[in-house]
Amino acid sequence: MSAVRQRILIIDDEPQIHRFLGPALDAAGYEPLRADSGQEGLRGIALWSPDAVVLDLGLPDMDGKAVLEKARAFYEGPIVILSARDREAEKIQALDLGANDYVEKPFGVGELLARLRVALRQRGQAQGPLAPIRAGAVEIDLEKHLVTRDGAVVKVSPREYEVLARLAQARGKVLTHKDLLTAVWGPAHAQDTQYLRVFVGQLRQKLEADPSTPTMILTEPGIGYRFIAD
Amino acid sequence: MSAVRQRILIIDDEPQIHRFLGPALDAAGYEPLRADSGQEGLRGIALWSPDAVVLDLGLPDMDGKAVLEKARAFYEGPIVILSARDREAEKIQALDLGANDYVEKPFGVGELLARLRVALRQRGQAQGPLAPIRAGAVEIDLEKHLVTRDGAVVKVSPREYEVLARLAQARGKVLTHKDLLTAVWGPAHAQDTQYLRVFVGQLRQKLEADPSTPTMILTEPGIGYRFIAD
DNA sequence: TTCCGCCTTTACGCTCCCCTTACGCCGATC
DNA sequence: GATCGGCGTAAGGGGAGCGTAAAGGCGGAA
Repeated sequence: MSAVRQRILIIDDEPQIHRFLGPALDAAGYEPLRADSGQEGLRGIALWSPDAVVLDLGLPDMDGKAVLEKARAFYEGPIVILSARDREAEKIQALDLGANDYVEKPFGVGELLARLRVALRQRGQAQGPLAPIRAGAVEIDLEKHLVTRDGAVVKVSPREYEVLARLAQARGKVLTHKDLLTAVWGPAHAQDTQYLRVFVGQLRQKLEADPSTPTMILTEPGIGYRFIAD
Repeated sequence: MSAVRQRILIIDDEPQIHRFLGPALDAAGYEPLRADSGQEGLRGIALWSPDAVVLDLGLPDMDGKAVLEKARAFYEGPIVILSARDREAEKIQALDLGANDYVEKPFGVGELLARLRVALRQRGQAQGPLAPIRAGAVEIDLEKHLVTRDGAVVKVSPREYEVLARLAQARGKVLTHKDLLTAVWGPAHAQDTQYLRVFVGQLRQKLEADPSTPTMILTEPGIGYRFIAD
């Protein structure tokens, strides 16, 4: 059992679905997150980066397929569609837009949970078990959501952690400004590179031995940033 | 279009399923493989290692769930279950035994194909990192966006990297001045060949053993440049 | 309510990257 | 031998992009 429960975001406008699915997920060992509209759902994905998403296609404020498409622009985790519509074309379209599964309403909770397990299982083995990432005296434990330096816990704000975690997970790969911004702030702020300068600067202040000559978070001018692990 | 079509093994005892699904898969660009019993199916998976498996749970010779379980002992690819039984417990059990999806009969071919695409898509992105390009002591890792020489990282500016990456990807083919200029600087600068002379010169300074007699980035007078990899 | 922490936004100095120009070399052509 | 086009090298000016500091706003906690 992991220390932190896997978080599942439910995007649905019907309160009874939340009342019904929330406790079921909780009982199954997940942490349910809630969004009541498409807009809220997209913000939730960007903000919380949940381990999986359950998305109802029949939302009042925007088309469910549009939500799916926008989400896929910056979210790679599993998305399970929930829908009362059982037209085959609808299913095919949703699946080809990047959904991992499609469950028709009315549905059995047991089946939905099983399908979530499948989606999470695939994601799990694709990424492998997440061990703490080390870089010099700094250690980043993604599972415990904890950053330490010389064994001491370093206080990092939520946004700072998000940026650091993305960089660390990329393992030496350059992440472009756009990659980071859409992942952490959402696609609406894909141009605000100044955010990154500020937050990377703060992380360097807290983590680098000499913040003015960084060895851990490197700048790739004109491109983005790169994290160097041991 | 890939040179070799992805192979899908259908395990089902009903001939009409094969008559029906075989041509559909073929038309969708896959190569259908056939097995008419559980035993035959397991042998088929081991023998052909198909890219995905469609497994009917209602087989005459052995229980479908047993086939699934045995298959998972040595096969990691996607397995989509097909079944006339719609009992929820049945679905949950199959999904937890390692199935990637569960489709009830009667089913639409379109939906089955869409679900196969989902399964294959997930598998596809799990593997396949592209190998670095080597040329003597120089290594270009397009994925990590990194250039090394004798193992040490070489500092290349964004424009320099763009030019180098295009040349390296062409793998020995000549790229004309126009090709490179439009790709890196845009069509507006398709005539500014002087840009290339400067940047190719800088790359040679950084990467060639003897910059005055280049062996990696060669000049094709009047045409363009060529990259020689190992 | 007040206080505090975090995020956002603006301002400013600085580095270094890109573009440009100048010049010398080489081979082909006249 | 003179001329010319294509190429390579060197160097400088301008500017885009980066890092840093700091102030204002917002929401949550005390």
